[in-house]
Amino acid sequence: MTDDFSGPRRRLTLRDVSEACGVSEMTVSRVLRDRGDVSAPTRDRVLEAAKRLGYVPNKIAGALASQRVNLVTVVIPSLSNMVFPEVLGGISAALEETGLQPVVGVSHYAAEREEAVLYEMLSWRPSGVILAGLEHTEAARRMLENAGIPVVEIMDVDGAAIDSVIGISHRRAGREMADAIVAAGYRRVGFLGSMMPDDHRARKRLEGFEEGLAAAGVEIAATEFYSGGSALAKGRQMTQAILARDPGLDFLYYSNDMIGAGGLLHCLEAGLDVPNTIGLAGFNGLEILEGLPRRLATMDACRREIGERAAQIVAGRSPSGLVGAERVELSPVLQLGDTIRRHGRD
Amino acid sequence: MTDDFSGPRRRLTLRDVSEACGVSEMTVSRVLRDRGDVSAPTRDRVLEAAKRLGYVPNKIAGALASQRVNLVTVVIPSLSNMVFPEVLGGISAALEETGLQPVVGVSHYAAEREEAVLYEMLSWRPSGVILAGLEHTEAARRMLENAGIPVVEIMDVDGAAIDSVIGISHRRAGREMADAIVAAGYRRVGFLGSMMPDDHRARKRLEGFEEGLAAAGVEIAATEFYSGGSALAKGRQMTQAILARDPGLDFLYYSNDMIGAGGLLHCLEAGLDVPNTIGLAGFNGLEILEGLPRRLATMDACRREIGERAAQIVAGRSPSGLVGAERVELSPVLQLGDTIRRHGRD
DNA sequence: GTGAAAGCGCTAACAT
DNA sequence: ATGTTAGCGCTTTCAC
Repeated sequence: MTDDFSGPRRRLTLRDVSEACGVSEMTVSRVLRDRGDVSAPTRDRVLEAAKRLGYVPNKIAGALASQRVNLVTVVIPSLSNMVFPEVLGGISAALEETGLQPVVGVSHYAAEREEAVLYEMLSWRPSGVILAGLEHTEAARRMLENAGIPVVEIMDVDGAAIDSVIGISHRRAGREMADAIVAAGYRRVGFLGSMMPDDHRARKRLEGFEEGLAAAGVEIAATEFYSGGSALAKGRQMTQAILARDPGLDFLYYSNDMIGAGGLLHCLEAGLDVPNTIGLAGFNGLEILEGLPRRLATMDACRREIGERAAQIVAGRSPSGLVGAERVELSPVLQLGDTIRRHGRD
Repeated sequence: MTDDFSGPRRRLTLRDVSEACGVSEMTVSRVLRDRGDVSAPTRDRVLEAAKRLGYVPNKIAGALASQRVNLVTVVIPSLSNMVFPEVLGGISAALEETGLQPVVGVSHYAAEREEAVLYEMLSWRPSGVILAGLEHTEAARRMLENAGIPVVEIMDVDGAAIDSVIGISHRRAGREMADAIVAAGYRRVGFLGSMMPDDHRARKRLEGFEEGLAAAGVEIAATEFYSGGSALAKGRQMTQAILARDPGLDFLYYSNDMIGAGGLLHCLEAGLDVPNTIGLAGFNGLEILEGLPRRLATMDACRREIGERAAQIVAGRSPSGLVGAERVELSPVLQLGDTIRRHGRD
């Protein structure tokens, strides 16, 4: 053997396949993309040669020539909050049969970071963008407006959209939870959440919640915030802390199910009578709640459906048949579970 | 106003910026990439024009011309198993300062799907590939070998690698857990896992576990498998089921922490004496364990470190200073927690 | 320090 | 049914 480096030094091109099977580059291209009429024998020869050589097409060149890119940019705040992987699941599923591929970027709940990620991703000229929330930097909004592609803002509908929106009203979600709590007769209500000034959806839920309480003349009696660490453990600690400070609380509203689950575990261990002495509720409808000792009251954020429908809009297959900007508000259903009592005090 | 459509109909090109500021395309390109010497005044004019127009460079053209792509392909089995988002976190963090960007694909634990995803992603000519596990289709292996870029297989070291590997030995992890269980005096051991023939790491842990037990003359007394649904709830149900079938079991080994957590909740509610009557262990070292009533015994899979180091290898910044293929086996530490008793029966 | 020409690997559009 | 030509928007290379 005279040459140990006889393997592919240079990545193969169409030309290599073309030469290997004696068919023009153009025809090879047609076969590989399954476009135009190619005779069966030619087609077979091309396919055989491409496979034998291990040819992988260069989408960069293809995209530049065709001005088409089968990529959909998805920008979400986080991957460790299970909510977003679930949205992604919906997006992937809906994109499956369309030939479009999601490409994910993460903003870590920071608008500046989101802008940077968007800039980076838009420079690959994707066919569409799906991003969480309605709050973006001015520059990001301009970029998206000028991109000339479908833009779908997801999860939240409380605000002005760039193009299409699909989500729920977190303000309403908070308000409805407050209504249910008041109706059940709870009066000394605590709120526990994460310390994330840029989690606009959590903020809106809190605002709606306060509105709802206010309508019944109730005010939040105590609050507790956390950052970092295991949400389940934090939920426990915060609950212990808030109850130590204010033992008179008869309801705890958590900004997400994970800390709510921690709170539930704490209350049960502390021997508190849930939901009679104290009621609890979270938000999201996370799967994990199903394995808990009691079903925590919650409100489903419709994550999967939001992902699916956003993808359909980008793919131009929205069931609505609309082509222009769509605006869809989903209505999350309150699930009382076992942690809100079923009748008021009266 | 005579023209409502005066906005950018066509995406801006270098030429547009060039014309807007009276500087050649070439110089504009230099400024935007921060390469080569450009006088300060020229640079400012270019930057100003680019910003004013809202120019976003076309990376497709750039990549084609320069033959360089700052993308790193990452293929993982799933996003809903929290393990993988954590690996991703490590990868992103390590790639942060390198100018490289991770692009994620999901295989759903199916080798065929992995092959398809790889083909799709390799056609964008990334600078490197990180993928989970050592088991791939023949075609996938060939593609990776021929790609001429760094390939890092992660999570598992039990098998033959294509290029670099970084992970733990799941076989060893299983064996060490078995040793600890036997040493603690448990003898009637049950195994509970997911029904995923293609989860090779879980399979290897089980094999190593059986080996370890066998060395002490112990055999697995009962098994229980699940698929789909909430892992926490499934863990509960499976535990109840396996104990109903075989009440004599004194230890339950779960293939992951989530079902283990469910099992723990079940045992505590059932009033079983953990860890004396029955011991429990999971696998992964998930954060969620911190909030549970007891600390479940587990073994950390070093997810974050694996991600970080894989990224360093791809970026050519491995602390080892090596340039060729690396092979790194991390050693997970057994954490007994509160669910394995501390001394044997003797 | 700046510009002009060539070409990256593919596909659209037009032959044949 | 197959081939030819031009060019996608950039960067490389070389000239000035």
